[in-house]
Amino acid sequence: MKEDGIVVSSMTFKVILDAFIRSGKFDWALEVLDDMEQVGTKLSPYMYNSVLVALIRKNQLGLALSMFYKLVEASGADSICVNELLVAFRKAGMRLEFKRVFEKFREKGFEFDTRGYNICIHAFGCWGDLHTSLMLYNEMRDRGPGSAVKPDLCTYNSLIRVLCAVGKVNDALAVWEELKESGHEPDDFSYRTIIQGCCKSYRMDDAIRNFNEMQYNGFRPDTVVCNSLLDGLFKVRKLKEACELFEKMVNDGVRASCWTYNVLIDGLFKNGRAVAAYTLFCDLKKKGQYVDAITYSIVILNLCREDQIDRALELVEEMEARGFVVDLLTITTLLIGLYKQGSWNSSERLMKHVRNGNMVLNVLRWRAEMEASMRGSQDKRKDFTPMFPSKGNLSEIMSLINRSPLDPGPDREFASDVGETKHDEKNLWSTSPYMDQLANQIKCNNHFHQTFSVSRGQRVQEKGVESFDIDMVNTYLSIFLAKGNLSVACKLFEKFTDMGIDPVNYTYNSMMTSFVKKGYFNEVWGVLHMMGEKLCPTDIATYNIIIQGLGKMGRADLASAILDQLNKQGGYLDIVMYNTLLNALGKDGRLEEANRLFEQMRSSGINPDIVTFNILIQVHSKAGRVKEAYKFLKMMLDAGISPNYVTDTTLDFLDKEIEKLRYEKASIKLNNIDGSI
DNA sequence: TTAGGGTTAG
Repeated sequence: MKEDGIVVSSMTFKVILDAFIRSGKFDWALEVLDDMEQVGTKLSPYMYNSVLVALIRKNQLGLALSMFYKLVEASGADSICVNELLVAFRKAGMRLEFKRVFEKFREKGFEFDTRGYNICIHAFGCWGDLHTSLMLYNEMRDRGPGSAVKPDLCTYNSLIRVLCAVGKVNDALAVWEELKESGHEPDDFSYRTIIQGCCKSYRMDDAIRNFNEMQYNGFRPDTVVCNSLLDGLFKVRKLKEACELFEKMVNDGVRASCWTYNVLIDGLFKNGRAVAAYTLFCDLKKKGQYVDAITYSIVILNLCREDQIDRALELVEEMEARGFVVDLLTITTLLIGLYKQGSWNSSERLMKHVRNGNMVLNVLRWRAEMEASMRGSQDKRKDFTPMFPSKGNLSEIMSLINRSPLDPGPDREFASDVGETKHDEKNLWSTSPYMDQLANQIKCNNHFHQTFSVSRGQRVQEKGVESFDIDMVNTYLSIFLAKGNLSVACKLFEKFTDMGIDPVNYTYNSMMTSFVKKGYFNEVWGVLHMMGEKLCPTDIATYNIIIQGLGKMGRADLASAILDQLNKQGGYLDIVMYNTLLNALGKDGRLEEANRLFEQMRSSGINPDIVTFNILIQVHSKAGRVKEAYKFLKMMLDAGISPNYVTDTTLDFLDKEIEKLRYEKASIKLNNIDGSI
């Protein structure tokens, strides 16, 4: 064009650019931009930003990113384009790119608008980064009352969400209450956020209260909110309430989805209603809808747990015949089930059943390579040294599993060293003094790092099975550990950490569980340290493992203290944690404490299940407290929980105890009679 | 924006 001496106006360029982008010819569009650069034609910053937004909308994120950098360097980026770009990266789960854009934008001295702040607070919140979310909230407030940037309903919704995600549900509820008083009208999204937060942390009373309030305020609950509530109710073992909610859903015309039925089926299995769960599954199949690969996976898992491997394998064939993909998770479940059953040729057996042999083949090939590379692995030295050096104290353990300076220690008054924020003139217009207090705490804790994650560690991520990645490591760890083959698991663990593959908390938890089972407490300590160094978040399972370990070491007192600490932060105590600690206390002869914990568990809204009752009946029987054991047996039957095979052994023991007592009683009577004669 | 994996009892 230049050679021809024709001057192309910037308007022409714009028209051509527009046309190319609209028709998806992005390479051509970029060529046009290059040409423009060469001939020295400049678009207005506004035009560049529109091009950028168009690229984002067409999901050309790579191109958009490079163009964004150019714009930023030329000081021409505006808040609309940066917001669009950030939203796109968050939705695509591109955390690294998100952070880069976020940092670049600020580095160059640009300022976010309210929406920009909200997008960032929300995104960092989604990734469990409470620190950054609070930091941004501080910034927003510090702009002062005169600024156009100020926290709005979206800001608070996002903050409540992140508080829930890191297990600070008490704080989230406090902010939520203030918010309602502040003149903000909670919207559909607010209710959804707080209800889901409560459900995820098993605060079902709070969840239901807000669910009712939501309806009272004219918001119609949808399938997703109901699914969350259903799931929560089943997880706290409130079977009756869950069934009632499902009925209500049907009556109110809330559409039940496949997801709903999956929650129902799994919930019925978990609440000791295997027959009902299986019947529902069969009925749904007959109807030909509401069944997907996850449904099959749920039923297969539960069949494996009940040692019904053959039926599980039949279902694998059935699901394939219906066109559902058997995923890595299901295959792992089956392999573990087969190994536990002692079927050493299990992989071959599984091959026969899984039509899509590619995945099983991959798994087998991977294992062969792995095992070949691990020949000559040595046994781990037995190690019964205490898990916590220096006899272990609470602060030492807490510093490892919960390195969160946000939690004031017992000696530190809440936000005391920050001063009272309520009367700070700058904050007069703020709608949540409580939120301000939380946020101010991070100002004096710059190195704060959140390590507790409410979302559980993932075994299977999205990468697939082609490479030596953490998914395969987790899968194989599970299998080796299920076989009780700790030395192979250890070797595998060492090997992949040497290779620089980052474990996830699932991996660490699996390893620690096995170490605790074998009494290798020193190793547990080592793994915990490793987690800390890698800044890998602990989750509820990590806590449960620590409590189990402490119980085995005879330190039920410490275990108890950890639970108190967690309780203070607002809960997220699950039934496994309560059961584990009940068992530890019982075995340690602390029966009164165990009884108190049982009451605490119930008052916190978690119903006891078959495991809870088996533990209580057992520890009381073993302590010769026959009456109490009976009391719990009766309570269990009254709650509609049927005894299982574990209960049977315990009851046999209880019978003998009763016999013993009768004998003693009779002897005493006989002695008395003898004496009186 | 919700569901399945592992962690609890003998």
